[in-house]
Amino acid sequence: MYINDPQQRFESIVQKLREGNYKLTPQRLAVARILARSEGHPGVDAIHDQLQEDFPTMSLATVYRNVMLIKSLGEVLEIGFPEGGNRYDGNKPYPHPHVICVRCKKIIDPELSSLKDVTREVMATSGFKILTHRMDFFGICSACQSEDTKP
Amino acid sequence: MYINDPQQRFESIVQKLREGNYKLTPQRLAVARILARSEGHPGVDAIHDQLQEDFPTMSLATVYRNVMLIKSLGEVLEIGFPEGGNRYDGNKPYPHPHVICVRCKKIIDPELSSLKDVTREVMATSGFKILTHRMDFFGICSACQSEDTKP
DNA sequence: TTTGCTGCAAATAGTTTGCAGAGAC
DNA sequence: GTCTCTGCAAACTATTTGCAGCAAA
Repeated sequence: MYINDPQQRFESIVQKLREGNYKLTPQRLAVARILARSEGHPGVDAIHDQLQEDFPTMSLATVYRNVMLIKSLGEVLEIGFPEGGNRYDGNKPYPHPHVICVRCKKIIDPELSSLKDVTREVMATSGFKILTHRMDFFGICSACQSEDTKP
Repeated sequence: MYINDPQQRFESIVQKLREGNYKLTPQRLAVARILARSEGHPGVDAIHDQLQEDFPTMSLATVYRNVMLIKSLGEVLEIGFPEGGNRYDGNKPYPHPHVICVRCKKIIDPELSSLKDVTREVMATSGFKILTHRMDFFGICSACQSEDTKP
């Protein structure tokens, strides 16, 4: 559940952009800032919504382009769903487990001490060179569970 | 890596269809038969292709509708990818880990003895009522690795 | 000044839906 | 005979792309 320092993450993204000779436009920096925090693991729509106040004319295409760019720099983790509507985590841009509420769509990052063992076992038994993984648990969060008990 | 008996799986799907008072059309049964085997964890396209010989006029829409129907009966597991193009497993329709080659798209089902511990730990620490999960490892299979060493 | 970026609108890909006729039961 | 299912084509949704003007360096 540890959260990385958003300011630090933001600077790390900016540095990667500089290294790649990408221009630091206000829109790009704004997307980077939101990804660095990644509050609630936002999707493209959510990012676009958050930017409407500061950049009323900003287009969805620009959000897509910048999220993809920053993803290509390895600075954001994409969380995909079969139903579509990917969500992103630029605060912890490395593979890690998620617990997702299917009711309210909340996503939390649990700390799992037993995780290392699984990864190690996959490496050892599959013969694959493992590059990345995803480990997502779907269920009902405690808040939504208590909703159910109300009339 | 255990594989369930396709014939048995097929009958199980048919029974669920009967229980739901769904009609047993030839197209529906053909989709069920392919899902029961689920050789290579096929996507909708692959299923449609396999059916072209026996049902040349069969539409993609019908494949989608029947896969979704059988999924709603809990008889097929959907494996989703951010890039789109979900794939299905009606042979082992319960959550289980996958190891996926990003090069040749092959999917294998490893046996992981350490898996139970993780699930248990998530249940215990998150406060969620866990309904399902996915655990997919992405990498390069041994065959594709040896491709790389050739000139 | 140069080159890459943005906004807009159109294109694309995967999936879903409305409808009329066909077919399971 | 009834009611669901199928095939077709159109609709939809999320995402990507072409292009002309704009702006970072």
